[in-house]
Amino acid sequence: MPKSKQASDQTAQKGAYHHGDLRAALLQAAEAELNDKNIESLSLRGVAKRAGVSHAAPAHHFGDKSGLLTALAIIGFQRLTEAQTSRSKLTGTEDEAFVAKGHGYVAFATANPALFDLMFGSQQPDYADADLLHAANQAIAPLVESIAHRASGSPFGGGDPTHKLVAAWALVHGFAGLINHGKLRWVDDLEGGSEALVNAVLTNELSKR
Amino acid sequence: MPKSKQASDQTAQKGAYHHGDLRAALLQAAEAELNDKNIESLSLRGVAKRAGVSHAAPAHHFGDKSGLLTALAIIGFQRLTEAQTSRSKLTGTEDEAFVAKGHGYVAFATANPALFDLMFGSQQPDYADADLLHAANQAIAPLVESIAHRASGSPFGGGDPTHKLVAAWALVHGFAGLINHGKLRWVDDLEGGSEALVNAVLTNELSKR
DNA sequence: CCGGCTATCTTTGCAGTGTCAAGTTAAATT
DNA sequence: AATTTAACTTGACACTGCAAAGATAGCCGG
Repeated sequence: MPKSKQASDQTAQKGAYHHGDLRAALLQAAEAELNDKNIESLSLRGVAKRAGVSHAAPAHHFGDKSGLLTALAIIGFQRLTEAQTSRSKLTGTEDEAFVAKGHGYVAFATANPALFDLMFGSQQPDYADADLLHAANQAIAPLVESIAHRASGSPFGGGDPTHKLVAAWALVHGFAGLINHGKLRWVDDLEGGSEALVNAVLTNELSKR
Repeated sequence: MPKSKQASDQTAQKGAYHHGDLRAALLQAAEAELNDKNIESLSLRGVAKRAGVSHAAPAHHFGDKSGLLTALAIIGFQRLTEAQTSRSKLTGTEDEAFVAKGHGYVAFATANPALFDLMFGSQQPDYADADLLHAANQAIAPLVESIAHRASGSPFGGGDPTHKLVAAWALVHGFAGLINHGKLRWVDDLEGGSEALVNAVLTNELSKR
């Protein structure tokens, strides 16, 4: 019983031979599998089974497991970029935009813990891949831009921009990682507290009270 | 050719039957294997081979792979604790001790990247294990203590101690993670810069210039 | 000192994994 | 319509973690 093949052009996807668009379907299945399980127990054969194809089908589109995870990580970085910029656009001042990007970063990470782990905690994707490097670089561009635009007196403004960037990045990144790996379970009202915390840190109000 | 069995009491280790102290030897082999490879490609059979025993030998001491990694993670957390306290003891003021703990945290993480990943980025250890939970809690005790002792006007002093703790922890943790996973390779003089960066952030000087 | 006892370790077997090689199907091309 | 070629399947191999059963050797009560 062959699959219907109506899907060749529904979203202008590239390959649409036997399956419809197996490449996209595999990526979707991989992400679903990632959410059900986690990075460490995700199997290529499980992804293939979920997509309804044979265990060797992914090889043709991605080469090997690393190839699939590289492609998935690229998508993840694109979404991380989007998560920051979309939030910052809703704001008014530069300060608000900066903080909004931080919130966007944390929100993406906690909403997609397994994908975030793949992007930042796994050595399985191929980080020599040019597309992946580009996507990863783009994902910190929003923070870079905000820091470049900050006035020299404001928090995270002035001084060495690299230092400021790394400090802000490390903060939201570490915060997200600690949450995702259960190290902050003892914190009361983590959801609400995280909002306040990121605000406080990125506006540098920790020492002001 | 049986192994010599002189080792039964050299460090008051527990089991010393056929091997000498296989439990400790396996943990040592596991850490070595972890440094050669990484968390994701570490195999129980490889650890056993490295220790010179059959592939099923670890099961008797640790139950399964998760058990071995749990034991190894406990050791890691103990060393992380030590890395912070030993550094802070060399300092004078409370402020210096606080910053020294932060440096100790980052130094441990970057000196033992694979072990650090096991402790904070893997779901293979059993975090329901009471000993592991205890060891993990101890590892943040140094920061907790410093924050509790800080004067209300100084950086990371006053206000909600939980917020301060999480902020400081997230910062050093995120910084270490970004370094270990190669996200800061573009930063010039990362070694020297990290010293200055952690200093700047933990003393809250980011907005002062 | 010796026969059982038990903890320690080995051997064997099984299901699952990633990857390669060869085969099969069906769309595209001429 | 025949041929080429991309897309997928099947089968095999080495490796993995794990369970069960067997072998080894230190211990202990007679």
